[in-house]
Amino acid sequence: MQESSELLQWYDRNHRELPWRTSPVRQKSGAKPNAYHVWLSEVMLQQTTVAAVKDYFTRFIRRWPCLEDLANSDLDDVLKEWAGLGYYSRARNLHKCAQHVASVFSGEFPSSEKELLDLPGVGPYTAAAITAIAFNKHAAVVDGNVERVLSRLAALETPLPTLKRPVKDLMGQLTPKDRPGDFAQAVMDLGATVCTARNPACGLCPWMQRCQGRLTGIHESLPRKRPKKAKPTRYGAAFVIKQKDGAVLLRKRHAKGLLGGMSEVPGTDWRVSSAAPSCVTAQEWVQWAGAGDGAAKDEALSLPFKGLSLEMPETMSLCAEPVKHTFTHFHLYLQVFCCELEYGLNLPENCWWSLPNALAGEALPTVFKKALRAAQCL
DNA sequence: AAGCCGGGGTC
DNA sequence: GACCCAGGCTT
Repeated sequence: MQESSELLQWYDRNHRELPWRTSPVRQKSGAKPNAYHVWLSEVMLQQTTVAAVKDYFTRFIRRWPCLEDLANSDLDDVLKEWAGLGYYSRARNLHKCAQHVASVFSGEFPSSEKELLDLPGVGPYTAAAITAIAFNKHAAVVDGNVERVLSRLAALETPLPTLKRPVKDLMGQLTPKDRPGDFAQAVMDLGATVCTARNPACGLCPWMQRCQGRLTGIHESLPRKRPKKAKPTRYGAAFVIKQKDGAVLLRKRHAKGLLGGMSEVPGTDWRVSSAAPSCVTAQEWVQWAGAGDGAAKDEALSLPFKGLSLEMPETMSLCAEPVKHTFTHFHLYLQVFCCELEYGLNLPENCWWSLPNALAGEALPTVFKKALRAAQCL
């Protein structure tokens, strides 16, 4: 196939050295990709850019050099290393997958797309990527970059998500038997650096001459997609409770759902509202947030400190501006309060004191790091 | 098929 | 500051 060799030549000329890649040159002299590295990088790269992943990948490999090391690790340590990377269910599935491969497959990843698809956290994209990149077997690798590049190349005007099927078919036809892994990475690199969503650098594209989208002038509007829903705004309060030694009270979140299994500072629920509530004191925030759903009303006053023998301290005071943070499907305004507390509080199982030098290493999602910065603890 | 899951980049 | 990006799991 003419077009695949054109792109592979471009890839060889523009190859990016990345910590998880085995370059075409090294493969030619017999080096085999490391399936553990390929799998880890592909999971990290789900919905995440190369720039954001690089340092996380290096730290993971340094700490857990092989799959068995990761399988034998504590989930809490994995969540700490993952903190800040987002989509935390990936970290939980990563740990589960490592244990599964270690026990069921003796630590060796299966090399068929079908078996890979059964692993936790491995979907159609990742299964195909591991098959092609780690094992050099034919597979149609389709991620967002591939959807964009191929929908433009063939001027496919079918909107997402229906577009997925024709793109998968086309990718299967274009992928060469010879270097399926390099070809998949070439298309994805092209999408990330040349055939970008906005202002594509068509002049640098090895496929410019045969790009049907560009020929007809519709390339920048591809791929077509459904209009997206507006995000609601939620409001809530977070409470930074400190001791004299600077230790901050942290709590472990529920294992599933939003920021599942991660750590947090205690706080109210985050309640949807069309306008900011006119709350001033911490007590007012607790009442307002607790009034959100009728069932929890009775518990409203104790909600932020559930399980703790603690009333809302008189000294709980506002710190600076509210923290703003945007999640996948809502905006959040988080009012941060702080206070200092005497020693001797009885803590339940899911709470602990984190000293200043330990705080940065906790499994804290970005929103709570912002809150701790607002309270000048980080 | 549609909703649930972060964080970073661009303009 | 508004908007864009987009893989796996769950329902």
